Amino acid sequence: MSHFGRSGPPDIRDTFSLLVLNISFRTTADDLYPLFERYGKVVDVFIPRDRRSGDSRGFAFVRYKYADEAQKAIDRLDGRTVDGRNIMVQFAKYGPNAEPIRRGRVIEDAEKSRDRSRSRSPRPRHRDRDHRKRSRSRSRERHGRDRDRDYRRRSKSRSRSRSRSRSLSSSPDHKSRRRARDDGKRKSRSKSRSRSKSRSRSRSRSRSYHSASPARRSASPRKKSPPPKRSPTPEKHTNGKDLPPSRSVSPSPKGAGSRSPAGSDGKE
DNA sequence: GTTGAGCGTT
Repeated sequence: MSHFGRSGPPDIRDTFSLLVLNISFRTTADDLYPLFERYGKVVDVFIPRDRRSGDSRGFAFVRYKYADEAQKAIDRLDGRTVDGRNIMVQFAKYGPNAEPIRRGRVIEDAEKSRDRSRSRSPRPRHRDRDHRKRSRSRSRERHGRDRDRDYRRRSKSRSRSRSRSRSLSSSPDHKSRRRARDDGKRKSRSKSRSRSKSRSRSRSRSRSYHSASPARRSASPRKKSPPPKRSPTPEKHTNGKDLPPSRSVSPSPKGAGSRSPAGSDGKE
C-alpha cells in the first residue's frame, strides 16, 4: 500500500492531517514523504487510489505530529511545483472515518461528541468552494446507488423536457421535420465524403517512441498491430421520426461510444 | 500514453 508497511492509520489521536491536492498521478507516498518530512515529523502519508485500476486520484493525505510543523509545511509546500504539478497543501476537513477535523487536528471521541453537541454541522458556512466544473472525464468510481438515482433523475428530466418541447412546437415541427429529411439526404453524401477523408487521415500512423525509461522492454517491438481502419458502420439517421439532423444542433455527434478503461497496468 | 475537481485505507 501507500503506507510505511503498516496496515491502516497508525494513530490518529493527535495527528494533523494535511490534504495535498493537484499532485501528479504518478506521484506516490514515497515521493511525498521526504518532501513533507523535511518540515516536521510525518506520521503517515496516504494516497487514495482507485479500486478499479489502482491509480492515484491526484491527491494525498499527510499526517503531521504537530500543528506548527504542519502549518510550516503548508506554508512551504503549498503552491510549490512537485513532479511538474502545482500542488496545493491545506488542512484536511474530514478524518479517515468521516469525522470532522478542528484546526487540522483529528477530534477525539470525547471532544468530538462535545463539539458536535454545539454545532452539528461541520461545514454549513460555505459550500461554494470552486464549482467551476464538477464533471470529471473518467474517474472516481461512482457508487451504484447514487449512479442509479442520478440516472433515474436525468431520464425523468429528459422525458419531461421532450414532452414540453412537443407541446410548444407542434406546427413548426412538421416543417422542420420535412426539411430535416432533405438535409438528411444531403448530409448522407457529405458524411460519405467525410468518412473518406477520415480514412485517409487515419493512414498516417508513424510515431517514434523515445525510451525515457532506464529499463527497456525486451519484448518484440512489433508484436501485434491494431487495425487502424475504423469500423465501416454508416450511421443512418432516422429522420422519419424525430431528432432532426440539423447542422445547427448536434445532440451527440461524437463521443457517444462506450468507454473502455483498460487500465490494467499491473504496476507495483 | 490519457484524465484534474476534490477529502482517506488494513
